[in-house]
Amino acid sequence: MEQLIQHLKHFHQLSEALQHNLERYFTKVVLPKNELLITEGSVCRQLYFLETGCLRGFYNLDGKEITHWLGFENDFVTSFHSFITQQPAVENIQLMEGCVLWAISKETLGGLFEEYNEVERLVRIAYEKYYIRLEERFVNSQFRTATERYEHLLQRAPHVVERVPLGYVASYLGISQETLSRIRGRL
Amino acid sequence: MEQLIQHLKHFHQLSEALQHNLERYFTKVVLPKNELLITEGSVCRQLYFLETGCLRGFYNLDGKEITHWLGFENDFVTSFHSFITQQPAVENIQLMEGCVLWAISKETLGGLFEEYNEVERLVRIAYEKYYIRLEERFVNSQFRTATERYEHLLQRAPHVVERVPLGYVASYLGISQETLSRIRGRL
DNA sequence: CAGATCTTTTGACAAGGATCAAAATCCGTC
DNA sequence: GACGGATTTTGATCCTTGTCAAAAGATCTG
Repeated sequence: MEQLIQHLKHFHQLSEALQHNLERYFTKVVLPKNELLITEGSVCRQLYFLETGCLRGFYNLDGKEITHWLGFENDFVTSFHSFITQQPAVENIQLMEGCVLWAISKETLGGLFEEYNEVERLVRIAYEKYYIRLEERFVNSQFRTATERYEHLLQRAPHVVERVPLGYVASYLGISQETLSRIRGRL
Repeated sequence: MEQLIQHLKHFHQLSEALQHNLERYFTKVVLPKNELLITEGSVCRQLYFLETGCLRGFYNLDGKEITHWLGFENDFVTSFHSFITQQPAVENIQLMEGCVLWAISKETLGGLFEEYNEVERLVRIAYEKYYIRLEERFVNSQFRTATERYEHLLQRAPHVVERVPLGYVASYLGISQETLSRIRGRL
């Protein structure tokens, strides 16, 4: 919980009141490796904060699993599309390690928006940062070669390669596992 | 101005007060075709609403212009990275037609956040929608073939192909102009 | 430690798309 | 209507990456 509070403060300061009440709103969730946090077809009603562990988002395309997202400590986790629109998720989120998460429901979060307008601001700022991050990833994915993307990942987030199976990393980078293996061999 | 108000109402209702004062905060900008709204290296201090016309965002990569974004009526326009962080933009935004825009500065917008907390909410909701949209585009770009991406564009936004030169559309889809021309010939 | 299973590497081949070059169209302007 | 420039198409070739298949390494479990 302390870790979540510290992380939220990176976005915006928290009032004393909110800080002290925060544990009422979040629920601790501990799950083992391989568990599915979110499954395709179900509506995602919770937003999670990942305290420890790592996980991946994937969906099925023509019978293949596409890993489109990887999450680590201090990431917010949800199927954003489903959480925001309350339509069924098109993706699954699976734990790659045992994880400790803190969950808050959409309703509770909505209540916080009403009660503390610093939360509205905090979330707005969080979206700004997440948006920029996604934009950068998009540009890299579309306009860089496979080798460049892997080198960029190594440079920006070397822990990913150490903690995530090669096949998932390859899919995340939008290349086949074999190609990634060959790129690694060459470097 | 009426169009901007209507568009904002799609995200969240506006108080009477805000609605009536809105023109004080936005400045009308009319620019001719080919003009650069934002240039690489300069800090972007304005957010624009595009009332009529269309434009493109592009940046230089190894001497080539990469068009990574296209904007049309009712889009918000800025270099988000630069506007949010107030660092120099890495991209240019150029008008593909004569345009009517409404500009608001970062400072003025910040003032609105303080004065009307419905604005904070509205912007938060706008980010949610923009985030989902970008996510979808990202997934399509990384995991679909060139032909699929073009068909998807034709289906979702046929006006793009009619108003935007082929070379820009190709770049936007992440393929070469020649390949796009061949795809069109085949369909 | 052996067997089973999962993950990574290697090899051969095919396909999609890029690049370079040239021809064909389209368009605005004098 | 003719010229010049921009835009789009077509052709030939090459390169990167995907796919399929198999081997080699890891890892887990009893």
